[in-house]
Amino acid sequence: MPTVNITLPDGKVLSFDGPVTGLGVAERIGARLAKDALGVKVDGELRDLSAVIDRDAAVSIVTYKGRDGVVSADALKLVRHSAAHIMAEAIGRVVPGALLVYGPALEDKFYYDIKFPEERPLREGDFAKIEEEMGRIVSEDRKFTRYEINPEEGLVRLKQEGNKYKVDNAERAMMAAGGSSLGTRHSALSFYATGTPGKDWEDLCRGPHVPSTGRIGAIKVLSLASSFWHGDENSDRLTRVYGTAFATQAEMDAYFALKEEAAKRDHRVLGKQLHLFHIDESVGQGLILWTPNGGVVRDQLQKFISEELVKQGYHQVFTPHIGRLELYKTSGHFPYYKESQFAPVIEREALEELSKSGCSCSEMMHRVEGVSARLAATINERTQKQTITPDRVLADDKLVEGFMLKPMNCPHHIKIFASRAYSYRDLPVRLAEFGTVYRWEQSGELNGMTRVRGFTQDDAHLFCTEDQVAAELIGCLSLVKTVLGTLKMENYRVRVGLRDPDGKKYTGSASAWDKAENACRDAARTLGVAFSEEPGEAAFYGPKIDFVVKDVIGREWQLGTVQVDYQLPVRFGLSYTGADNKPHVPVMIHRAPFGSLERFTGVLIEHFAGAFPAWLSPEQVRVLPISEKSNAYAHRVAGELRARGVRVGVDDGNERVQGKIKVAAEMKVPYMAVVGPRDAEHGTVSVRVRGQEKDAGAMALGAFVEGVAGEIAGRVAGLGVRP
RNA sequence: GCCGGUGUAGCUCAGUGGUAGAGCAUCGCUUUUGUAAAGCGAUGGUCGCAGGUUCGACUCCUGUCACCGGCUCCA
Repeated sequence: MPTVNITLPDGKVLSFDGPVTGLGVAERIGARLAKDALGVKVDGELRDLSAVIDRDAAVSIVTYKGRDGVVSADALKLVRHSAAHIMAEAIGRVVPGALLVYGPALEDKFYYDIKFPEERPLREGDFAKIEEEMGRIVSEDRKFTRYEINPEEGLVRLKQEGNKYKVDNAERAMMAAGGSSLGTRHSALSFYATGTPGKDWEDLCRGPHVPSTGRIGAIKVLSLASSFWHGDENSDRLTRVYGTAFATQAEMDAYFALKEEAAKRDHRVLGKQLHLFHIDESVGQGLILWTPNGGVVRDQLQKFISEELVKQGYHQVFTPHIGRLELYKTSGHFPYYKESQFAPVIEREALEELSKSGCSCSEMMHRVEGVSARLAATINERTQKQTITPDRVLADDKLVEGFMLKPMNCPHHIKIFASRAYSYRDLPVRLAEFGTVYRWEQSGELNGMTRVRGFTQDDAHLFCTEDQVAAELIGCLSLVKTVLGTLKMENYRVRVGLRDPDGKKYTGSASAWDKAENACRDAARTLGVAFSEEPGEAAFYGPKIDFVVKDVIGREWQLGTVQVDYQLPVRFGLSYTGADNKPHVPVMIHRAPFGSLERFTGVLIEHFAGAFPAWLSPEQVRVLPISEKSNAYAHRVAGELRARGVRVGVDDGNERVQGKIKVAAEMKVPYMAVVGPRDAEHGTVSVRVRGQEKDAGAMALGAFVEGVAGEIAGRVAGLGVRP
């Protein structure tokens, strides 16, 4: 029998006289490890502890916590996938006739997609019963037992069970096995019994699993959702049951504590508490009303960004919220993106005429989407192909004119560029606008400020020569660096979207693409943060750079983007005069590095948990008189602060100072200035700094005013004013 | 859009077919206060909206609107 040499993570080699199981390896290392082991990793592949290793391999034993005390992601995967089986069995007992589909482990939970009988859907009211059943299965500590049967037999068996989903799973597994180098392992179908095959509950499953159900210390059903088979909305609708599991109850408690922590930072909750914004049914879903406090935050952000743009040579422009349909037919936004746009606004006269002539809805849409022969010819000539197909061309008297709520700012900015002649000496031209756009997001996708239907982008369009692209990209990224640095959101990464090597959909020459892609890479490097290259992620009109920030509790948020565009300048026939006195097509760069003010503010609220730095705070100082007797002095203090541009409030109500402090703390006001007769006499204020338990002490009013004003002017991230 | 949940006072939430409630906020009175809520009183609701069942509906049914969680990290 050939010797099997097992290399452990520390480099030590154990020799066995023949095939050995993962458990066997663990036992050789130590009894304690064998007891704690949940699974095994063989040459990097996660397997059952009972898996037989019959060749030399690098092996590590998977336990819940490694020596460093960190919970192993592999262990959680084993635990959660096993938990999915336990949940499925429990559900099967509670709701007979439910067909299992697919149940993987996720990052912090697991789910099982299940087809429930029409007459017996699963409800949240069933959770308690399911959890009771799961508890029973865990306490029975049944072994997860793997066995394999040949595909033909397996398929027959699955078909007998009448579960087309599992049959499909098996067929897919066989297909995958056919193309896999690991063919031997997949040439059979594997089943797992939660206990004894033939007697206990079984499921077609690739595995791996923990050794037995008792190894799952905590398991819970979380929620219900709907999903589609294979994620295809035209396919069967399934019910997705989410749950989570941990090896210990303490870990699960910690998980829910963290969830609660995140919930407290929820910008929708804080937005209400701190009166930052309001969404009103009668205005419309996904439409943000910025209330005065939120208005301050937005205004400060805009001012900050605007100042930086001036430094970078941008020009501020302003454009209306709507534009003629023809504009968007020229740009290609309509009707191409019509599903994600608000419906066009049709001119009244055209509408009346249509209704008089008895025009049907579909006919009307056709006439709204139609393009005049003149425009079609122009665009086809400019793009040198049949961009506008003949079926969209209509006689002028058939065309229905109208306007669109703008889904993008670029067409308006392009028209500003085109409104005068430029020479190469004038380039680059940088047009910036906090431009409000409207998009028809699906109602289920809407979410507070982070996913809305009307939003204001920190938008700009740069028109430059091909040679200037690289420098302009670097400029865009340096702005991001400055802004995120000032906000102390320095944990972010960028994604560089490149063209697919063999894609044909792209416009622009290959050499221009190479140049632009290299420029994107070079620009990303100048940031000094992690960046990834993602082939195939470019837009069809040019490469792009996306920004993703990580907030203080580790969640990632996709913000804005910088995109190089060869397409629109062509469609709009833009040109500048080159040194050769000939017309040249400029390259356009679209950039909205913070995405939208709505999303960015939402992310900021969560990042700071509502406790903004002083310069962003709606109320920067609140003056708290000890009693009515000190009200006059309190207002004098406030007056001096206000004169230096500080946003200050006075709580001169008939409450005790303890109460005033509590309320100001809840509103997360950065500084409180408590004033009583003593302060009035000495010209001081007693300072309280947000986040600190105690009174920081008294300081001269003048010094306090200057300290706060200076901190605000410097956009300092922390609260540094102290006596 | 789809599945499940939720919708009651400005906010947070009780209320399982028989006269709509609490705390906070607001307003008034008392207190004149030195560092995370002093006391008393008052105001405030078409119970999301529209139908239906019933002697009677916040409660049960149907529809509708909105919000929340989710809608593959591929056996």
